[in-house]
This record gives sequence, structure tokens and C-alpha cells, in this order.
Amino acid sequence: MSKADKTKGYIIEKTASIFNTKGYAGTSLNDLTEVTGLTKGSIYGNFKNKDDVAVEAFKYNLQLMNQLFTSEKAKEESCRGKLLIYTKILCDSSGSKLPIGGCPILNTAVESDDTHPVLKELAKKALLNWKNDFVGILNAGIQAGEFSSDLNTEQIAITILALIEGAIMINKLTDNNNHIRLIMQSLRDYINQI
Amino acid sequence: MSKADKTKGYIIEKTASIFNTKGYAGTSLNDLTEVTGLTKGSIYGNFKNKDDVAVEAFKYNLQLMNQLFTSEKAKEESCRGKLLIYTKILCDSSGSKLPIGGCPILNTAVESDDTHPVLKELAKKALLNWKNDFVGILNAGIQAGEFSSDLNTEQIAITILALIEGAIMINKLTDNNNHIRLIMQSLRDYINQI
Amino acid sequence: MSKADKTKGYIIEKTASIFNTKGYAGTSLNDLTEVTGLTKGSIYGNFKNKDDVAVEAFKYNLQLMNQLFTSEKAKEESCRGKLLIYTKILCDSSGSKLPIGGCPILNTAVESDDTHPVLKELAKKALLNWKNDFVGILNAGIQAGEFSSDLNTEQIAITILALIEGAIMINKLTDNNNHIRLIMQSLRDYINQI
Amino acid sequence: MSKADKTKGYIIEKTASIFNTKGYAGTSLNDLTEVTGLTKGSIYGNFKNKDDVAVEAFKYNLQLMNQLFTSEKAKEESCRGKLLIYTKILCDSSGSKLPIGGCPILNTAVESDDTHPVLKELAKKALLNWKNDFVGILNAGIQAGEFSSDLNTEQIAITILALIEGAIMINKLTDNNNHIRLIMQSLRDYINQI
DNA sequence: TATGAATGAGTCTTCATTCAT
DNA sequence: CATGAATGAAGACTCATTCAT
Repeated sequence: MSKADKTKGYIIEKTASIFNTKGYAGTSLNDLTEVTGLTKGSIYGNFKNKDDVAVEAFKYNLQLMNQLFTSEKAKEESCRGKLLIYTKILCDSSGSKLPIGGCPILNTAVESDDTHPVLKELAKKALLNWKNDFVGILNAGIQAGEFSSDLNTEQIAITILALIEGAIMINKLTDNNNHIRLIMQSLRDYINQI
Repeated sequence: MSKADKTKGYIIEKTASIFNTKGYAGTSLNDLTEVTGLTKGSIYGNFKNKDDVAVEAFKYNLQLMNQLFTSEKAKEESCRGKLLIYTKILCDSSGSKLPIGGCPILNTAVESDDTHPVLKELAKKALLNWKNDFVGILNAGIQAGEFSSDLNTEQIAITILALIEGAIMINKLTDNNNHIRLIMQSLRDYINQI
Repeated sequence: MSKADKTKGYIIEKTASIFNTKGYAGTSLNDLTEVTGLTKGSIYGNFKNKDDVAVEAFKYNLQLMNQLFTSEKAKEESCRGKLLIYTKILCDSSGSKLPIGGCPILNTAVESDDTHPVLKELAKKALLNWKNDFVGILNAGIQAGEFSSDLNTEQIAITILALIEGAIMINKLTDNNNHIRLIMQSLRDYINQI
Repeated sequence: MSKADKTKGYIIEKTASIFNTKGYAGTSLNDLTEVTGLTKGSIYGNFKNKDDVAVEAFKYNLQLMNQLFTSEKAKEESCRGKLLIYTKILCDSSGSKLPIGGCPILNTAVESDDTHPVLKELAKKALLNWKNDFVGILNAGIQAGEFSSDLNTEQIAITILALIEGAIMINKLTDNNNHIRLIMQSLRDYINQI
């Protein structure tokens, strides 16, 4: 790894949480220099512009979140278990295991849908990938005989996703862990009844 | 109504959709003058500052959304019918009947939770009011014998809310009406099975 | 007195102390409306512009100060007594009997000498009048045999004035009454030795 | 000396006289960019804000004045001579050797006493330092046998100061050198009679 | 005469970006 | 590759002034 790559990685790591907390418009280059301890020139030496950093930061946050889910899912053998993992992660820690600032897809979706097409596209792809991941698990479950074969996998997948994202939003807004726990209980019931 | 009140109302009406689309940080005073055709001085003559406009714009958007729900609910007699209304509104028009920019609670929640305490508080209250509205409908349904008396009304209410907000977010992000329709189908099933 | 004259007088009275405290550039029209309880339109109905108010306010402050000196001087019969009056006034109350904000001549001189020719001219005239008043007292004293006839009245008059203005400035700046008392003691000695 | 330090110094040098003539409130950032030929961004890159420039400009003007006095005093051997220096400086050039705009202590005292606490404090300290300098000279003179030992050094020091500041104010206001000459003649007499 | 809403040039300040070193 | 000084457009906000009512 070249020095440039190392610095680039360092900048992304350090700035990812700010973008995920303050949003793209709310994050200034001064924020970036403060949190990295680097100069503006250094950031512009490694990235084309603020957009470029934001995009990489989004990817980093997404990867962080995906790694969390992937590693937890790996511990489960059954497909239902893999689905239930999400309720456990979000319920136990009330979302605190997510990247700082919460779900990057949710954050980016809401801020950037009308203002930042590149980020919007990334978030959209991430969301659809997530949905497809659920579809994959459901199909595997059908194959394995865990689930009945006449499921509407698309509908179930997108419903789970909506519940999760809605729960994360409500949890951040209300600062009350009970809400996310109740929703996750509903999700658990939903998954168990599939 | 004084001229000041009229201008104030005019400014709020005109700017509400910008704040709901671009967010607080993403909306500039130039945006506000452009969309209203007024000068900065005029805006500052009617509002204390940008914050003040944003707060009123949020209230306006919220009221717009609440009026939509309230008027549709009034057409339904049964409590279940009142709950199902949301699936119809969001499904039929794919959210296009919402204020321009989407659900102001969702938008404000995501942008302002870490940056704008006043707006966050307003969004939080609006969300809890909405939840309590659901709880009220559920209790009325229990009273009327529509629903079984051993429901966890809090859980059901917050779950419906999470599904709705999640659906709105997904709909805006993916520009694909199928997703919200599927989620609303799940919500319909959920409500009908109560 | 017409209503216009009454309102004009009211505005001057109320605003004089702000101009004398914050200075011309530091006083805004909002300050003027706040302290008078009137509207901007009302102020512009009675004065041509901010300058006009400032000029009248200066004259008012000046008159206030002159009245204080004149009435005190009237109580003294001897010319030396009339001169000593100033030391008493400034020493006893440490300047608190002056118009709010201090000596308007001093304030206007320092702020407006390079920026506001009209006010500067007014302050200059007031200062020279004051000096001439001293000269007059000194001449009367010579006539009355109180003072020797070979006094340099111009020099004495302007020296007294410099001591007084210097004392007022030092008093305001240091918030320490001892300084003005010591200077007034020196002035008393100076006058008594004439 | 870094480039930043050089630019900072350049800005201070160039802007000091504006602040000393127009005052803090009367000096705008446009004034500062015009006189320096720099951009606003450049000024804000070197100073925290306008306040910061004003404070440094005051210090610079003060230093300029103090250097003038110090270098002239150094040429005198006797303590009386050191005191008389001030009459010479102010009398000969009628104040034209002072920083452009006049005595920064006087200017700042009058403008900032009610509006700018930081500048007021700086001016206050400068004035007391000056007074203490006079006290020091007087004590040295007593030690050296030049002056009688029963002097009220505080009173003499503050009286000299008041005369000087009063003279500077009168000179600027009246544009008539005779006045300052007469006052300085009185000061000379006063010092010689100590 | 008094009101108060509107103006637009002005205020101070921060922004993302560039470039010589 | 990194620095840090400079840019100038844009940011939010205040100003003195005007004018229809």
C-alpha cells in the first residue's frame, strides 16, 4: 500500500462518522481537517473534492455496517436464524453497533435524494443489494425446506427492510430504546411466522 | 389578517417545500428569496432568522400531511378502516399526496437529530403524536369490539409507524412504486390480522 | 407647541443618551425605535434622517450639561467661586451628574473628528464657547479685582478645559473615582493660585 | 518569520491608522480590504475576526506612541527633562508625531468604554501604565534630589496625563495649534514648579 | 402624522477550492 | 506529497431609508 493509499484510507476512516452525522451539506472542509489533523491541501491532494471524500466515506460506512451484519449472520446456520440476527443486533444495542450517525443508507437517502445524485445512486444500490440479500436468504430457506415455497420473497424482503429502517429512524429521533425493541419484537414475530 | 400575517403565511407556503426537499442546511436564504420573489430584508422583517422560517415551514408541512390523513380517516367509520387508510394513501399515489419532499418527520429526523435540537424536538413530538393517534384508534377499536382486548397497542402503533416511514424512505430512494406497494400490502395484512 | 414639536422633543430626549453612549456609528435606528417605543416611520416623519436626530441629540446633551454648569455657577458670587464650581461638580459625583454617557463634546470630538463634519463643527463651537465662558469669568474677575490684570486668560481658560476633559476621559476609562478627585484637587490648586 | 506572520504584520500596519481614525464600529471589513489590497478571506485567514484585527491594531498604535515617547525620553538625563519631553513633542508638532488618528488610548477610551470591553480593558491598562511611568520618573527624581520628597506622585502623574489627553482632544477638535501650545506651556510651568 | 412592511446595499463571516513553495 | 496562504463567491444577517396606507 502506497503512502497515498494509506493517507486516503486514514482520511476516510476519520471523516466517515462526520459525514454520517452531519450530512453532506452540513459537513465542511474545516470539519474534515479538524478531525484528521491534516491540512486542506493534503485532503485535496488525495481527493478530487469534497464530493469525492463524501462518496468514499459513504462506501466506508456502508462496508462497516455490512461487515457487522455479515459476521453475525455467519454465526447462524438456519436461514431463519440469519434473518433474526437483525432483530438481535438492533434490539440488544439499540443501534449502537451501527456506524456512528446511524444507518448510512437511511441518512444518505433522506438528505441526498433531491440534491446529490451520485450519493443517491450509491444509497439506492446499497438498499437494493440489501434487499436482494434478504431475497437470497429466503430462497435458500425455501430450498432447504425451512420456508414454504410459495413465499413472495420480494415482498417479505422489502417489508423487513422497511421495518428495520423505520425502526432506526424512530430510535434516533425519540432517544427511547423501548420503541426499537417493540418494533424488533414485531419483526421477530413476522419472521417466525413466515 | 394583517399584511404581515399574510406575507408570513405566503413565505411559509412558498418555502415549505424547499426546506422539505433540500433540508435545513441545504437551503440558503437565496433559495428563499428566489422562491418567494421577496428580498432578504423582507424575510427578516417577518421572521427572526432562517431557523425561524425553517421551524414554521416544518409545522406547515406537518399540518399539510396531518390534514391529508385526518380528512381521509374521517371518511372511514370502522377503526380498522381508519388504520387501513394509510396503506391506501401511500399505495395509490406512491406518496405523491404527501407534502413535496416527502414526510417532514422523516426528513427532519434524519437531518436534524445531531444538528438542530429545536427541529428535532418538533419532529419527535410529531412522531409521538402520530403514534398516540394510532394507539387511540386501537383503543377505540377494542372498546367497539372490533379488536381483541389483549392487544399491545403501543407495539402495534409503533410498528405501523416504522413500516410507513420505512416505506416512504424506500419509495423516495428507489423511484420504484412496486416497493411501497408491497410494503403497504404487508401493512394491510398486518392490520387485518389484528 | 404643535404635536410634531412634542414628538420631536420626545425623540430627542429619549435618544440623546444612546447617541452619547454608543456614538453615532454605533447607534442604529433600531436602537432609536426601541428606546422611544416609536416606529421607524415616525422617526423619519420628524427628522430628515439619522444624522438629523444625532445632531439634535448632541445639542440636547450639550444643553443638559450647560444647564448643570450654569445653575451651579449662579449660586456663586465670586469669579473664583464660579471657576471652582467645576471641580466640585466633577469631584463630588465623579461625573455622574453629566449627561448619561459623559461629556458630549469629548465623545463627539473623538468619534466624529474624521468622520462626521457636521457633528465635529458643533462640538468645536461648543468647546470654544465653553472656553470663552472661562475667559469671560476671568475677565470679570480681573475687572472686579479678584485676579491680577496680567493674566493670560486664553491660556488659563484652555488649560482648565483640558484638565476637565482629560479628567472625564480618565474617570470613565478607569472606573476609579480617585483619579478624577486627584485631578480636580490639582485644578482647585491651579484656580486658587491664579 | 513565516509568511503568515509577515502578512499579519502587514495587515496590522496598514489597518492600524483606519481603526484609530474611524473607530471600531466605523471601520468596515471593506475598509480593511481596500487599504491592504487583500481579500476578506485572506484577512480571516490571518485573524479570528474583526475584533481580533482591532485589538492588534490598537496594540500596534500604542506601541508606536510609546516608542516615540521612549526614544525621546532616552535623550534626556534629568527626570524633569524626561517629563518636559511630552510638552515638546506635542507642542512642536502639534500632535502630528502621534499615530495617525491621534492618541489610541483616548480614541479607544471614548468609543469603547460602553461597547467593547476587551478594547476598553486594553486602553485602561495602557493608561495606568503610562501613569505609573510618570510616577516612576517622579520617584526617581525624588531619589536623585531633583524633586522634594513630599510630592503626591500619584496626583502629579494623573494630572499631567489629564492635561496631555485633554490637549490632544482639543487640538484635534479645533484644528488650531495655538490651543495645544498654550496647554503645553501650562504643563511646562506645572512641571518646572514641582 | 403615524404606521409598518418592503427595500437593497451593506454588515461580518465561512465556504470549497487553488497553487506556489 | 504536504503545506498553508490566498481566493472570491456565497453564507446569514442588519442597515438606513422609503412609501403606500
